[in-house]
Amino acid sequence: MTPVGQGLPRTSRLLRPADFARVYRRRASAASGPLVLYAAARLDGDGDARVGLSVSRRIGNAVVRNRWKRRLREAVRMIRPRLPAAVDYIVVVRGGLPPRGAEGARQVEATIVQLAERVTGRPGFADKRPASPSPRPRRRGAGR
RNA sequence: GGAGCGGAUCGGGCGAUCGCUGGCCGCGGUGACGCGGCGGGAGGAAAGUCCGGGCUCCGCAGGGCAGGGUGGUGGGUAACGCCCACCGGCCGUGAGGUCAGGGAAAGUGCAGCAGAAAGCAAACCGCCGUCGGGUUCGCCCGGCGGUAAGGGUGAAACGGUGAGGUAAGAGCUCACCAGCAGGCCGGGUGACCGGCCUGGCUCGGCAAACCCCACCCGGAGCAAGGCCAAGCAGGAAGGUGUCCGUUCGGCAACGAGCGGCUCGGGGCGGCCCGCCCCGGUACUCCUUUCGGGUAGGCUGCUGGAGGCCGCGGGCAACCGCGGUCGUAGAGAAAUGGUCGCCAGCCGUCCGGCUCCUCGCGGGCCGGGCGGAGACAGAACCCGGCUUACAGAUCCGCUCCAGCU
RNA sequence: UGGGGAAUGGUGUAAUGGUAGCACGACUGGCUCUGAACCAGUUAGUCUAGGUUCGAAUCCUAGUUCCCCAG
Repeated sequence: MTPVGQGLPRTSRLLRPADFARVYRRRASAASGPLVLYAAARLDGDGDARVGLSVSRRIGNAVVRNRWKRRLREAVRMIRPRLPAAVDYIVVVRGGLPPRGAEGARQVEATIVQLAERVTGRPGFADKRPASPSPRPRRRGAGR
């Protein structure tokens, strides 16, 4: 039967562009198969793990993209207590169709947990600064 | 029984459990919010964004030109490029299907190659006449003229058959047929149909080529638009009458109001007309260009040309009246995950029945095993069109064969 | 979500409705002791499906793919 997990309220998810930009700028990622996982420590330093999803239009039509997001939300709902806390994650889909059935669901869950442990276990991950402080792109025009 | 045509409907069902979302009620909390309960939560195409409308803003939405669209007729509709009925052409034995289906005797233009000639007609071969020369007396060569019956080319060559006629021929003449133009009569709201008479004998194709004619169209789009919060330096550069009349205030300089003329800037989708706004000298208002900031929240946001049933009108599309139902509102974007049972589909195997053109053929029923479960996800809302789609059901009709 | 644009050999690009060219590339041969350069030849295309037309890359309709813009 279904293992009892917990809910996935919106407060435990990354929804705003600013949050996404912060995690991407940390440039800490790991990849396996169709998934890429980005991670960055939360600014307040405590609280649960939060997760954002990114499924681009290149993956497929709206039905395929929705299938991926539902599969990923369900996986995150099940495994969120097992993820390192006080960290924001982003799961990016690289391509392909989502694995189907209970077998596929367990596969996705295992992949996410494994990637999260790999990223957060690296030395120096706890630093708040971006790993390689690349200069922000200049917006100003060439001259006045 | 076989082959086929047209139309309509559905597009899995039930249950358990864990979640997401917004509505109502209750409790807690200053509040953001949290907890509990109840009842909701994707489609026939939600898709493509090809048309048409509603709605919102562009201060108002006027005329002409330009531009775009539509194109048999009559209806339906809020409107349409949609739908219905009818007319005409083409296809099919038929049920039916299909057509951007106005104008080529308003004008301009196009037709490669082939062919003598591609649109005012025209003579390459051929046929005929005549003149001159030659001759093996069959005829041959050359000049001039007549001729569209025959040849071959092409998508297309100025009507078809027969008779008369002629040197040879030809609508040159005649009869019938096809086609064109004009007139009259009858039917139909009309497209058009039927008939009669006359004419000249023929006057081609392409307008999804320019164009002409008739009708229609202002532009953008819910990221429209409105409100709040936060933030950015009350940013930089440029722009235009020192007009006239009059009233009031003032000693005056001058200031304010009204009217007129003209000028400048800007706006009304492009241009013109026309209209409107601002400007009378200004660091402050207006306006143009450049630059800077924001990426948060609320609203618009779901009840509408709405669905179903009945009655009436209409061939129909559709319309009217009455009753009844309550039916998604997310916001990086919910409507899902797992499991069980049933129904249906495909493949294969087994058993039974049945039809024969007897072939491990087709159909029906039952069972075992395995597999698949389509196309596709609301984003302001409707009416259409187009495209995609596993499978299932129903209705009407046609042709062929057999039996009664 | 809304709006706009494009598609021609492997690549970049031409073509008043009348045989689809050009350059680079690839392949083959020649020249050379070998290679490059050079010379000759070959390969291969109008995004797809219908329609208009005697004839369509071009005109019309529907679809596919890609690109750009917008609070």
